Amino acid sequence: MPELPEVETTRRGLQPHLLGARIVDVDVRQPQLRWPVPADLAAHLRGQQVLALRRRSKYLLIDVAAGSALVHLGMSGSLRLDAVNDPRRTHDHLQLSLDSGLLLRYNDPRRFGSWLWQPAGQSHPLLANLGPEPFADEFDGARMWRLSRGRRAAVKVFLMDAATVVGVGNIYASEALFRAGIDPRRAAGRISQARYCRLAEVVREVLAEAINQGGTTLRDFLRPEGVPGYFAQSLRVYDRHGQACRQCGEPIRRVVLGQRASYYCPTCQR
DNA sequence: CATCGGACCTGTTAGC
DNA sequence: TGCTAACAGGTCCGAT
Repeated sequence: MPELPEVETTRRGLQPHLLGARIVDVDVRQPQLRWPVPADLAAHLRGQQVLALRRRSKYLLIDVAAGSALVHLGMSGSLRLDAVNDPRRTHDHLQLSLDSGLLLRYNDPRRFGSWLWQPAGQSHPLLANLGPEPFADEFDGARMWRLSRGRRAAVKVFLMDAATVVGVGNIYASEALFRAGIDPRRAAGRISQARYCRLAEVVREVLAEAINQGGTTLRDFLRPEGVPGYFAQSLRVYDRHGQACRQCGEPIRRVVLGQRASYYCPTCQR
């Protein structure tokens, strides 16, 4: 479900409620997530004050003095703020009770997400080899061009590789390639530096617009306050198989690349 | 190295 | 209407 805009939207929604709050209790009801929830996670968090809520790639980091809870939402995860008396729902696997009386609940039907512990001053192995953030200076067309030389994989697969840039998942990869006018099937190594510069630009553009709209709600993404994101109405190709291209009217096509559905306009993208 | 397929799960939808 | 298969916003890991 969540790509960078949805995770960032979640972070922004939670921040005012979490910052400075004390975690009075931690309840792990289902520790079997993508990786088992560490047995000592609750002990690390209980009684601690939240010092910051950060995002790196699609991970949320809940900082306390001794380290951070690393939260990944996987495909179907979400975080929700509840009042103490709100009943638990199906697939609520973990909750933090805050001294404000609010509950931070983690819900994840498919359990592809994770809650891990990262001691202060250390970088968790899962974060160690990530590429640059899309809004960092380090991410630009020259970097993509350099990294892609000799690569025969489809440019969409290359764009979704976290070593290229983090945060660009299946929706925004299709959307960015449409905006850049690049055919997603094209070999990454056969694209010019100029086109990669344009691609870097539109990656930032589409992510920024999506964040401003509160993310994309296709089926079930809800912000922590319980409201959907509105970027779905701005999607130009994703999930629009057979529908007219908003730019030229040609039917949008669907093709599978790297085992993921990909959408593109055969005339606008070359 | 780069690339590919499988794995982890449950829920919803498309198609017969 | 009902059953089944395909598919879903992620991404790691091992085999080739």
